Formats: sequence, C-alpha cells, structure tokens
Amino acid sequence: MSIMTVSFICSERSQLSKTIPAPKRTKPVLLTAIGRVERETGLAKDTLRVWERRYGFPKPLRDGNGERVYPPEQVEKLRVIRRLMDGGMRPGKLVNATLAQLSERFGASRVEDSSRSGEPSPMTEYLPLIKAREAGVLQRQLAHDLMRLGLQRFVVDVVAPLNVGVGEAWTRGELEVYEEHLYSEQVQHVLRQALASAPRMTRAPRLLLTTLPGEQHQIGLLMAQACLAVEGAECLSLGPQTPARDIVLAARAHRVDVVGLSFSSAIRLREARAAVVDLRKHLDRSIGIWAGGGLWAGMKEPVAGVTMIASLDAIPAVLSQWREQHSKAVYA
Amino acid sequence: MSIMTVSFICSERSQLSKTIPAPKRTKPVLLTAIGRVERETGLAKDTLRVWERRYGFPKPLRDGNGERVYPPEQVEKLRVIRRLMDGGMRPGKLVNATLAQLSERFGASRVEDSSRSGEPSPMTEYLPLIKAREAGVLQRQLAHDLMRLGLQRFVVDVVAPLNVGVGEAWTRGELEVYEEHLYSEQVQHVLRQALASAPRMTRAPRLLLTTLPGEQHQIGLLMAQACLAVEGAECLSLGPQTPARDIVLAARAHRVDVVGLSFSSAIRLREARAAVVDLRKHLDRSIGIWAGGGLWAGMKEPVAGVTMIASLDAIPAVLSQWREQHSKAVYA
DNA sequence: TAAAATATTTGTCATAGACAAAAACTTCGC
DNA sequence: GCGAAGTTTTTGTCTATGACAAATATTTTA
Repeated sequence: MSIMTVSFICSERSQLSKTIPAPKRTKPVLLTAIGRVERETGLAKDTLRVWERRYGFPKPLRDGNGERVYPPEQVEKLRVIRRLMDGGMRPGKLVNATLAQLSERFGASRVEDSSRSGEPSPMTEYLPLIKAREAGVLQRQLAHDLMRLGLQRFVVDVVAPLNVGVGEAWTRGELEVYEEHLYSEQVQHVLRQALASAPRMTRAPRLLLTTLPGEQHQIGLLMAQACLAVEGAECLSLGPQTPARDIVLAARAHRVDVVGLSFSSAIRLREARAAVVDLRKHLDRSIGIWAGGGLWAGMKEPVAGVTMIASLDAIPAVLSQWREQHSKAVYA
Repeated sequence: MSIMTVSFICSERSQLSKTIPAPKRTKPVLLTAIGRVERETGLAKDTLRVWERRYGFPKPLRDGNGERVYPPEQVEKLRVIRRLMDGGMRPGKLVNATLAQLSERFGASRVEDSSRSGEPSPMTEYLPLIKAREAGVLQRQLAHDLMRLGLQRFVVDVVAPLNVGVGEAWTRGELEVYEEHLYSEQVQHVLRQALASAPRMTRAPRLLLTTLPGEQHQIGLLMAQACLAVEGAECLSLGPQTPARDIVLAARAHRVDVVGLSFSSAIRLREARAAVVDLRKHLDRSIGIWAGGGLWAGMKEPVAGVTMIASLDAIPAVLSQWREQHSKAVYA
C-alpha cells in the first residue's frame, strides 16, 4: 500500500482509452457496506459495530447474507458525528441526537480565537477567498504575502495561523472537505515554489524530514522545511508516511544528524507519543529526533531523548542550541 | 482523519520546545501489537488472525491480557510477504517459507522489461542515481531531462516508465522503501515546479483532479495534470484522497466539465472499479469522469459513462474527442 | 487449444464477551 | 472556593470461532 507502482504504460494501443457512452440506470437508494463506511467516515469497523450494540446507532439494514448495509442518511450522520468528535465531543452524547440537533452543536466549538478582533487574523482575510472557491486569487494572495513578508514570517504569521483557522472552521462546519483540500493544495504549491527558489544550504545539522505512517498531512512538513531552510539547515524530505524501520535505515544511509517528524492535531497525542518512543528505541543514539506539531504543547511528560517543538517559532532557537552543543565536538 | 488541523501555534511561550537529554535504556526485544502491525505491513487485523489460524503463521506471543504481540522477525517476514503479494504471489505459498526462501523469489517477478536492452530505458540511467542516494544529482538530472524534452515528453517518456521501473525494482527487493520515498519526493518537486511555470489556461474542458480515499499516490495526479496543462485544459487539483461525496460537491461548486481520477496499481482493480461505479451513480450526468492509471488496461468490462485512460499517451486524443463532441453544443 | 465446470484459496464479515486507558465526576484537605 | 486524589463511566480495541462469496487455480469437456 505504501509503495508506488503507478504504471501509466500499457502494451496495447487499442486499449489505451475506452468509453461506454450510456450511463446505466440504477435504483436511487444506495446502500453502503461496512468496509466502505469505515473508509468514508474514518470510524473503524469494530467501532461501528460496538456503537450499534451499545447505543443502537447506527442501525444498518442487512443484505441477503446478513451483512450490514448502511443507508446514506446514517452514513451522513456518522460523518457529522465524526466531525464533532474531532472537535472534542464524545460519541455517547452525539449518537442519539437528530441531525438537526447535531448541527446546532457546531457553533459550540471554540470560537474565541476568531472573535478576538484586536489583531487582524489571516483568517479574516483568507477565509472569504477559500469560500469563494477562487483558487487563482487565493494563490496570488498567498504569493503576494510571501513576497511581502519573506519565507520565515510568511510561514509563521500567515500559513500556521491559517491552518489552525481552517481546521477550526471545518470543525464548526463552515468549510467543506473539498474546500479544505483546495486550500491545502494551493498552500503546498506556494510553499514548494518558495522552497525551490531558496538557496540549497549545506550547513549542519543535516535533517531528514518525514511523517510517520498514518500522518498524511504534508503541510506541517513543508512549513518546517521552510523554517529550517531559512536558517540554513540542510533538509532532506522523504514526504509523508515513512515507516519507522525505513526512517532508521534512511537516517543511517544519508548520515543525517537529526530526524525531524511532523504531527498534525488529527493524530491522538497518546499514539503519537508511543510512535516517537518506539522510533527513539530503534534509532541510533547519536541521531537526534525533533518532533514538531502543536499537539506537543499539551503533553505533560516529555519523551527522553526527543526534542518536542510545539511551535515553528521555536525552530531557530532549537537549531542554534544544537549548533552550540555540537560545535566543540565536531568543528573545534 | 482526513482533515487538517495542523496547529504549530500554542499559547505558552515557555513550553514551545522541550528536551530531556538522557535517553532511557529499554530491553532490546521489541514487541508489536496487532494494531501497529496492521499499520506497518498493510495487512488487516482480520487477515493476520485468519493466517495464524489457517497457516500457523504469524505466531505471535501473548501479553498479560492474552493479546497478540509480534516479535520483530515475524513483522519483517510479513513485510516481505506483503511485497511478494504485491508482485502477484499468493499468501498460502509464502507464509510457510523461510525468509531465505522468500528472498529467492524476488527475482521471479517480471524482469523482461528492464532486460529488453534494445532501447535505453530511463531506469538504466536513473536507478544508479536513486541507489546512490544523491537527491541533488537526481533532481538536477530530472530537471535537465525536463528542459531537453519538454513537459509532455518528459512525463510520458521519462517519469512514467521510471515509476513503473521503480515499482518493479521495489517488488524485486532492489529498492528500500525510503529510497522510493526519496525518488517520489524529487519527482514531485520537479513536476510541481514545471506546472507552476506553465501558463494558466482557461480553455475547456474544466477538470477537477483528485484521487479517491485510499489512493495516496500523488505522482499519477501530477503527471496527468502536466499532460492536461500542456494541452491547454484548465485543471483544478484537490490533491489526493477526496471522499466521493466531496468530489460531487466540488464538481458542482466549481462547475467543472470533467472529474479526473488517478489510480496507481497499488489498488486492486475490483475495488477501483466499484469506487468509480459508485461515483458515477452520484455525480451529475452532465459531468464526465475520466479514470486514469495503468490498471485499467487489464479490465475486461468497462464502466458505463466513464472514460478509462490506461496511458498518459491517450490524453491528447481523449481531450480532442471531448472538445469535438462539445464544440457544437456549447460554442456553435 | 479454448471454453466450461469444479475445486481451492483467501479476505472479509458476523457474534458476543472482556478489559484497560481516558474522561468525567466525586470526595477530601486546605 | 480550589486543586489534588480517588472513583465511576465511557469508549475503543482486542479475543475467538464460524461462515460465505469472490477470486484464482485446476480439471474436464467440446
């Protein structure tokens, strides 16, 4: 699954493309099997079954083989519940509410951030652009801010708060998934372009950047890469979702000084902690681990041998600290 | 899970970064719970349990609660089996072989492609660069070929065969996962830069590009975007893994003419087919669906109302056919 | 030799019970 | 009233075994 075998090549010319013109008619009621519901909602099969047992929802129909088939309303409600849970609510209070009642709760998520009207948040400027579905305008505005502020400030003052804001807006039900996808794609585009034109540094430390399996979000990675590049660190990105074993192999092969990992808030703190602890066990002691992402701010007990970086702001300090500690041993 | 809540911001300055210097010592035998094995190997929990029951492998230890804990050798063997299965072999023949025996079978995958020495395949040129772990050199070589050939030919003649070759080399055990990750990252980088400098077209058809949930590979998407951009089609990419429901919403909101989906060979044909059929049911009839990816070449029965594009070569033809069919109705 | 029929392999789904970690709630001491 | 400590509830994930249908392999038939 994690490996690419994209093959756009095939031998027979006659089969390169085929279309059948007439779309066939099917009955309008579309039922979804449990496997697909899992993929669509992100709720594990076990969870769906145990909810049914405990709360009586979802209550799927059964097909000829006694297998669950979920009508679209239930899938939709599950999707909404999932959203609210990502915002911190608990399923027991949600499953027996009607869709209308659930919608009311969207506003209940923390709204204080955007209403703190003192400083003009990037959200007030960008949210309309995202909602207006103007990809071109959005991208130009981002590029403009990048030019105006420089890469470092652009990432810290614009992109980072925007990510938080977009995530919150989504939790409140103000943004569709596809709007968030589109936003994400535009930001990535601008960041990658900026990184391409940044001069390639070869100063220590050498960093290997990636995310662990399950963490799909590339933006955190790109933001970190940008901040590190500005400070002159040599970055090597593997993209998202590298298995721990391969991180260890890659770190050795490329002789990096530090492995940098990015975590979004979509991952639960406990799992993230366990994964980092695991990596620390396997990775050579001489290689540092820097774990970045806002979720670490909420952690009580730090992990031994791992530097938690809860804010991009902290990157320069961490970098110079590393350089100070290693300057005597290596260069002096 | 599919939503970004990356938050690199936190309120307390004092907690922005924290390190504990001394890595604690733990016993060297590391056991893995079934959930993590699923994530690491891509084999579903149900599958792991049913293999244990049927074939006697894997045979995990049990912890205090009677839960399975897998020693690293077994996880490693599962990883190898998974690889060989991706190459078309069946688990029943593999699980009871030793690791050494399994390694022998790597060569059994199709090798004819690379050995067809008549034409100089891009693989012969690039594989050493990937193995040499020279990210910079690799990227420069790609950029050079891009300049030399132009975007269209670069994608069709270099990137596409390279993807196939890298996938096959990985199946044969010649490439590590992290080498493939690194390759993928460099290619993406070059493609995105090329796309950025390509002029923005506004000719019909308007396309919405994305992949379905479960399909993570962005390269196919980028290659398609490149080929379409060259032909002047207006592309809007949502990035990977947009749920079907959100594709429908986005297609309506952005008033696109066609939804383009990319599929890598990592996904099974049957599942891909089912997903496309499902999308066709939900999407407005007036909006076309183009499904790209080599796996379609092996399909017997096409899906009604969906254009299967098994090769990037075919994109220009499909485009001009679309334009011909729609020129009378819209522009004349 | 190709197509059709049969057999095997294989992944996924079902049931229901159990348990531990996290969250929520209660009590206690200051 | 407030924070720490203890108790209860909630919740996700795990266990076990049985079943079945789709995919693949094998044999039989034309």
